[in-house]
Amino acid sequence: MDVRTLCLGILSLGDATGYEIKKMVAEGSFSFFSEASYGSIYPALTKLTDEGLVTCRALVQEKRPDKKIYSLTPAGREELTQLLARDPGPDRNRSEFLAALLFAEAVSPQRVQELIDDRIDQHRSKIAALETLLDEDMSTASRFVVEYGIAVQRAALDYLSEHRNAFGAGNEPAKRLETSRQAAL
Amino acid sequence: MDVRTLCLGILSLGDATGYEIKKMVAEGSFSFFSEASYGSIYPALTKLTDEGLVTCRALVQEKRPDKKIYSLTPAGREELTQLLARDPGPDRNRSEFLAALLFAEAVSPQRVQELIDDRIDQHRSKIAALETLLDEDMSTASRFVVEYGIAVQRAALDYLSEHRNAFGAGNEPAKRLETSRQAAL
DNA sequence: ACTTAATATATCGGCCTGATACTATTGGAA
DNA sequence: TTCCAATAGTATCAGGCCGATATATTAAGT
Repeated sequence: MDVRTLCLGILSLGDATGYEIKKMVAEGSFSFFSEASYGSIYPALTKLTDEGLVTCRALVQEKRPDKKIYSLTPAGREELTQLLARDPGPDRNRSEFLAALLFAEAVSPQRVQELIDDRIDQHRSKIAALETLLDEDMSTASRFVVEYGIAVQRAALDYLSEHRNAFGAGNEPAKRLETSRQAAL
Repeated sequence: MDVRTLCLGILSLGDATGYEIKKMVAEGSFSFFSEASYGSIYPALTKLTDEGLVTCRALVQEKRPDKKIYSLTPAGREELTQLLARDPGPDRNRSEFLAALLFAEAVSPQRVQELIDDRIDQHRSKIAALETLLDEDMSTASRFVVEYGIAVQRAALDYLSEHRNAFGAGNEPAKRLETSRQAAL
């Protein structure tokens, strides 16, 4: 999904600024399955405005930089409907971590062990962040997506926990395990 | 991970052509967590050759187009070790499917149901393909990565199977998003 | 007092995807 | 048997996108 469609979709849920859109894809329910940089969001919003699919109103603020609040137009909503009518492409999972493991012949067993334990911590943090989102009142769709994300993250976490010794590394887990337990709290 | 590093890593497992590298990331053990197009692979191999990190020997074939078989040099292996010494970045999951669900206000419930059921089928296919890979004699690292992929795919499949009726009722109309609520969306 | 984080918009080099071009063989369907 | 799709190969290019960077003010932490 290109950034253009992503912006259209987010604006279909309510008005927002470019900065807010970036925050939503980086930290909100979108963070599990989507990404977009300022370098693509701002040009996309400008182009969508030119095309009449969104409107922009400036909001002057005194103690903060001025905002540009974007709103979806009826034409934009129609365009979004057209775009979503097409079959979604396959999910894409990219992982430098798994790649590093596959090329682990060039990496020491100690380093591999460290990599896995770090990743376990990261999954715990991500799950905790997603569960925090669940506490709040949210739509059916948002809940579905966040719970999906938690389920997938937990599967990865469980697999790593159960196979962290698969690479035959020596066991010096004391320090790293403490770190892991801390993140779980 | 950029395509340059990916090529270096794959070549560290054995000599290969650009075409073979593409096949590995599209269908092999790499297919779960990595992707690369010809448009990035061929230029990367050319550049790596110029840098002395790989060598290239042409193989003339009679009944097939000529091949260019690339091999990692000692300098290339050293470069790969350096690149893998750095902490791997976070995993990135992109899903047009989940995005479409989040923007499902503009989509009929029937269509949502169809989307979910299609996705269930796709996960089943992907799991079957990964399990086929497992039949073959493979390294510890490859087995680890493929089993990881199966575990994650299965978690997604199970979640979708158990929640395929979650989108029964209609959705709420859109308004201006409250700033304090945006993180939840 | 000092420095980091947050708020906010914007640009740019360079990497990467998806489409396309070109050629030749093999296997299966009609 | 004839024809089409898939397989085997290398290669380029427009356009999309990321990551870094610039700019400027305020709040908060040390």
